[in-house]
Amino acid sequence: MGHMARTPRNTLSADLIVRTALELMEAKGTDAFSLRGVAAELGVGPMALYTYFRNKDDLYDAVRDHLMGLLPDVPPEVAWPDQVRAVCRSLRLLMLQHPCLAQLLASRPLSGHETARVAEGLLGVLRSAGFDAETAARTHTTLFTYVLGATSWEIQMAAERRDPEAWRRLRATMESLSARDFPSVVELAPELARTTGGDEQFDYGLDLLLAGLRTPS
Amino acid sequence: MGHMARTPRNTLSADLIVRTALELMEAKGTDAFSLRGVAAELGVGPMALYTYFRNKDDLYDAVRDHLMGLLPDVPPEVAWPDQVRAVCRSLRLLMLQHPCLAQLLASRPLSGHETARVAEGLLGVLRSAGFDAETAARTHTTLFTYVLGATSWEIQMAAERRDPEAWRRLRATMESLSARDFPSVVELAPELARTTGGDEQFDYGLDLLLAGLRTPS
DNA sequence: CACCGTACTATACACTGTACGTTAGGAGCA
DNA sequence: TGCTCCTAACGTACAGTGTATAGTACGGTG
Repeated sequence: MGHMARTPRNTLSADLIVRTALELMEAKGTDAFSLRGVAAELGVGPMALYTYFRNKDDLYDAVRDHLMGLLPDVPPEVAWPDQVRAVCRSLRLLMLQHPCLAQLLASRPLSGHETARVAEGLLGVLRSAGFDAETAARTHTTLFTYVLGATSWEIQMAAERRDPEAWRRLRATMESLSARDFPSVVELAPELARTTGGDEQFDYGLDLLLAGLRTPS
Repeated sequence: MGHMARTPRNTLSADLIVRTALELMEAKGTDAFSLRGVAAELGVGPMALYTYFRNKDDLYDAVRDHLMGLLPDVPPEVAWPDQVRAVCRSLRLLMLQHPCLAQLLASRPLSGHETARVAEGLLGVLRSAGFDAETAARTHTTLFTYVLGATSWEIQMAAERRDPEAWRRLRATMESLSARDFPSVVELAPELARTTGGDEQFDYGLDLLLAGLRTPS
């Protein structure tokens, strides 16, 4: 072997690209993510990525499915409400650990095997618990959208608090509200700030949902 | 009047820009929206908008607050669970009517007087019903995030169904799942498709939440 | 009338996703 | 060994984005 080939081949792979994309999203924020950034990080031209992905959205889907693959399986040998709790909590934790997942779930349709695996887990729990097909489907959608909404909101508020400019503007808006026109908002401002996010807030809503579910048969 | 002034002044206003931006978002989709598009629609240079808004996000906030202003007040003289239902339903309907609102609520922090007005309505209902400060705040956040998550999902799935390419890919993914590995997903596919969105699905989750709420005192 | 602030324009920059056409490395076969 | 083909990666280019900066002309006020 005389000298290194200038353009080595087969150094890229879909998986390597996905992992690099994920790193960049978490390092620079989902918004600042770009295909050119990924390509540069890999020491490659922007168009090289198109060998593995049809477009940016296609890469987004792959990253989302990759993240969904990190979700643990449903714990067996536990009462079904606790199984439901475990699934919802681990999805929330994964979203908190990888904030980009919130945007990826909210802005793109579900697809991919890992995503289906997660749905399978929750649906299986509900079916085993004795819920009929329609109730299981409705409950699955309800739980999923609750986790999605609650955790997306939690992530956004946390980001808010980290940005001093945004935080200052929020406080300013708050203080511009007269106690006459907005008595409850003004009175409950400390509680609202305190109950934004956190395990207790998430579990509060989750338990509200579970309390409405009655074991069938 | 000799000839028309080439650059008439004071034809713009923050409100006019907001309404034009809203029109464009709904006509061409939230993603295709651009400041240059709004400026062109108004027959004005792109930089003219910066007289009224500090940047694109600032305009987004204004559009969001404008839309929130369309929400009706809480119906008085009704039992509080029905008041809660009314608030949640009208927020969902507004989001369905203006799909961009879903993205505006999910990607930007809350601010603005109209947004505060909506929070005031729901918080007031909960306080009047007798809930203590912390429970009212927690419940408010839970309800808001549920509506946000459920309706965002509903809107996205509806858009999905309208895009034939995306719809084909979803069906393909579905059919690639073996009934051995994904028994519940395969079995419940029709129910999942049928229960995605719609008034019944939304009310199902909302009633689940309300069922967990007990009237205090 | 002169002045000045402000509403708007013009130009420019850095950056995006990606369509198109080209090149070069490796594999299979004569 | 030499030829051919496939394809991974390249380079160039385009239309588009948000917005920083500097300039210009109008309207109201002295």
